[in-house]
Amino acid sequence: MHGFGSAFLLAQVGAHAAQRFAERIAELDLTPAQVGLLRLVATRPGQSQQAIAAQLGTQPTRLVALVDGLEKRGLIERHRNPGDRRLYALELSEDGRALMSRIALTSMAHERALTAALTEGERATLHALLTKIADEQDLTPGVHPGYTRLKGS
Amino acid sequence: MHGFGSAFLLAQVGAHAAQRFAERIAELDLTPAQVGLLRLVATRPGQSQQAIAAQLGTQPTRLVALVDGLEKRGLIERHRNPGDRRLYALELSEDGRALMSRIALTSMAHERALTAALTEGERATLHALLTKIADEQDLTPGVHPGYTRLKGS
DNA sequence: TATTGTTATACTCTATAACTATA
DNA sequence: TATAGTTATAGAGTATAACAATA
Repeated sequence: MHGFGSAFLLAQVGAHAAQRFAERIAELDLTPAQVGLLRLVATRPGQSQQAIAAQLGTQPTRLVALVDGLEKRGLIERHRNPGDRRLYALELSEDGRALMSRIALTSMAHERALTAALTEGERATLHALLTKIADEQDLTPGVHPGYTRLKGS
Repeated sequence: MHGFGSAFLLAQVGAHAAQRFAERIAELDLTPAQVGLLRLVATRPGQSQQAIAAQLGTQPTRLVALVDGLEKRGLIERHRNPGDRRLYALELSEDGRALMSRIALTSMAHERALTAALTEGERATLHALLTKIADEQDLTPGVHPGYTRLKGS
């Protein structure tokens, strides 16, 4: 006798997942926004800050402090684009690449813990159903819609 | 070749669901926080503000402005508890009860739109899997974990 | 003295618009 | 003049602590 639909359950479980993930990566001194940026720079290196802002659906001004923090920690490097000296080309440093491995391990542990109640087959089913929904709802793969509202120094 | 796990998909689809729901109820001039409060008052009328705050996992001070707004619109009523005049007993007004019907319709439309990609059987499967996860993760039925971070005048 | 609800303060986060440097 | 990045300002939202009324 719960009476709550799948939409509410999705929002509830999804917020819980995001919260638990934030707690896990906090142990690496990272915020969700920082991880999102790191992932994007790792996947497509050399992009400008504005290009990245557009892909994340956030505003370019937000990236300044975000990149500043990761650059000071030696995780990201700002390379000037020789062709157009107005643009930066963002890339991961050696330490940044090493950190990505730790983030991957954290993500896998998070994944296992979150779906601990499911069997292997149920996990595959859930993944397939979520993918169907995400596809039909036109969600960009790898981009968290709530990115705008996630803090990150 | 997406490579994103169910945990990320859950967070992504969940945030999308919450966002779309917020847009729908905005047409009723309501915020997610206000709907959460209305639902709780409708389910268990007569509770004090502190009791409600505890159930929502938020702080009592936040409820003041929240209740103020709904009271001024004639949706919620503050009744003084005769036994202990420090406490209020929050209840829905006639208009408040009517509004709950409209919220229910909005929620159902939201539910259908969000799961439009799924068959009837797939919807039942998704609901069962999400319930399993929510139960194992000790999530309180009907309480959105991200309630703390939802605005509401 | 303890508790309910309220108010006040400071703090964080975001968004908008100006500014610089390059083109 | 147009664009990338930066900075500055104001606004919204939250949390903490103090306050008044009642017990």
